[in-house]
Amino acid sequence: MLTIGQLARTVGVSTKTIRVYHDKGLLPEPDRDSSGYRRYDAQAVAGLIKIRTLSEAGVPLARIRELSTAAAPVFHEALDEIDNDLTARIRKLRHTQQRLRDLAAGRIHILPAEVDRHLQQLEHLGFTPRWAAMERDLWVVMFATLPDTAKDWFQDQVDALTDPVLRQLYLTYDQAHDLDPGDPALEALAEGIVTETIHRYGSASLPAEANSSIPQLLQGSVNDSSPAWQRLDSLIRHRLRQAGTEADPSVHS
Amino acid sequence: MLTIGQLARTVGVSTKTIRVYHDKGLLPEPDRDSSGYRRYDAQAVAGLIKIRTLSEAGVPLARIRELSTAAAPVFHEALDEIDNDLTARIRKLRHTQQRLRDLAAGRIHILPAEVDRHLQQLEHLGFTPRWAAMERDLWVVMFATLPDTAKDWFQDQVDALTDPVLRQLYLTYDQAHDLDPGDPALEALAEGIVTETIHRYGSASLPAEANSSIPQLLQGSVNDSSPAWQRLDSLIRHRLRQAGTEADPSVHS
DNA sequence: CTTCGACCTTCCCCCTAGGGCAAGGTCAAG
DNA sequence: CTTGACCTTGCCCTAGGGGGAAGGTCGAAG
Repeated sequence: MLTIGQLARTVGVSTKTIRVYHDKGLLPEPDRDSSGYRRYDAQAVAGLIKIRTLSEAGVPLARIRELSTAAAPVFHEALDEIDNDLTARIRKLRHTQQRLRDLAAGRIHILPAEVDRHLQQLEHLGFTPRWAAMERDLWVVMFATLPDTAKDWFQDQVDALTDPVLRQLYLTYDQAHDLDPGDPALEALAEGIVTETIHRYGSASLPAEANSSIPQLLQGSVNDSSPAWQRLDSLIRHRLRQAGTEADPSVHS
Repeated sequence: MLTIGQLARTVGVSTKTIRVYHDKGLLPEPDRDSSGYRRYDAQAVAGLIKIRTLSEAGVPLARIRELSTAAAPVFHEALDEIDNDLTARIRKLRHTQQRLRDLAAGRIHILPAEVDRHLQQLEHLGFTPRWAAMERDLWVVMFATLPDTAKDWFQDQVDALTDPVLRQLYLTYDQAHDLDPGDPALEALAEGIVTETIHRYGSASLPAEANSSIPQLLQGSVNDSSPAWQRLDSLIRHRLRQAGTEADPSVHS
């Protein structure tokens, strides 16, 4: 009858694979001939093809062993399940393929679509690409850490940019990146930002940015890119603290 | 910024996976905070999503690392290749699904289609299911070991069954399965078979079945199922040997 | 101030489905 | 009689993580 190699060739697997199936109890060990070689009959061919078909469908070998001793109705129920699973896997692969093409075209969306649109708008409004990139990183981290809060803040930010005065302040902030840290224009800008901030959010409830730790870390990395921005941040914090203690003497440190 | 768990949740992987990507040099190790925790920035989110997209497309991690340092044209060429690979995998999965359904419906073809058709014909011609099953096993092993020879023999077998005399002999052979091994009908049958065999194949060139080892083994397992068949086989061999030595005295044993 | 649950760190072993190789026995052909 | 193609068992190796141990850290609540 068939040697292991002949069986392997007719079914299209390696001899190793067949031995593994023996070890795991999927395919019964056949009788040996006088020199200890395994000898297979037609049943083995049919059995191996069945095992292979299931295995190629992604069924774990342990499961195939279970199924090999299962009654017909159980077996057919399992086949249905495997079929559905296969359909799901095909759909997922197609989805992955679409994602891959998005990646190739640079169309992968880390951020909600409206945030991406907003970031594109920024350059139209006169902001530098550097500013847009910085905002992008900022929103990525925001949406990653506090998705709900991020959504609110984002809406507020979009809203703020519709105000010409605020928009001009942001634009000036952007431009200040390359100024000398000692430039007096920074003090005027800080003054303007503090005034508008208090006007917009009230003096008692300082914007959450000043309290939560995430934005502070973000601000830190933003500052790292420019000494002028670092000084600007420091000036703004100083003035906001002053405004805070004037309005509410209970606030210390 | 982001801890490993936050990064993992936003991208949809496990923290373990991220550490593996660090170990394999896919994603650079980020800076640590004061307590030794990894802290990730927005770049890391984008990088991880890219890695994940490729990984889900089935690209090995080692390949992803190569690609991460590849120039844009090389990278896009690779993406094309991966896309094609994905298309091929989807096609293969669909094929596997079809095979699975064939398995569920008992429609798996171990043998060439015309052999299966022939086996179905057998029952129409009056052969028992047991005979058909035996023939099936026989052809499975034949086609597995010597595909070309098997094809010729099979054509010869189909041809033989169109002869009413031969067909009747085979039918009688089938029916003899449950006879007593001492039944005189067996001797008559053996006589008829030998006569027809010599008539068909000539006495000098005995059918190859008598020489090659595979068919002998098959005949052995066929005999195991019935003492009457075993005796019949023995009678036929004896008479063929006689006929052989009469026609050609050089043939011994 | 402690304590609790949810994080984080490194280290090490486990899994699947086999591949590869070694060291040795067997077989058929020239 | 050798040669090349088989076969045998046994052991280690792989990718892509999962699970858990042993220990450090964090924020909030009592």
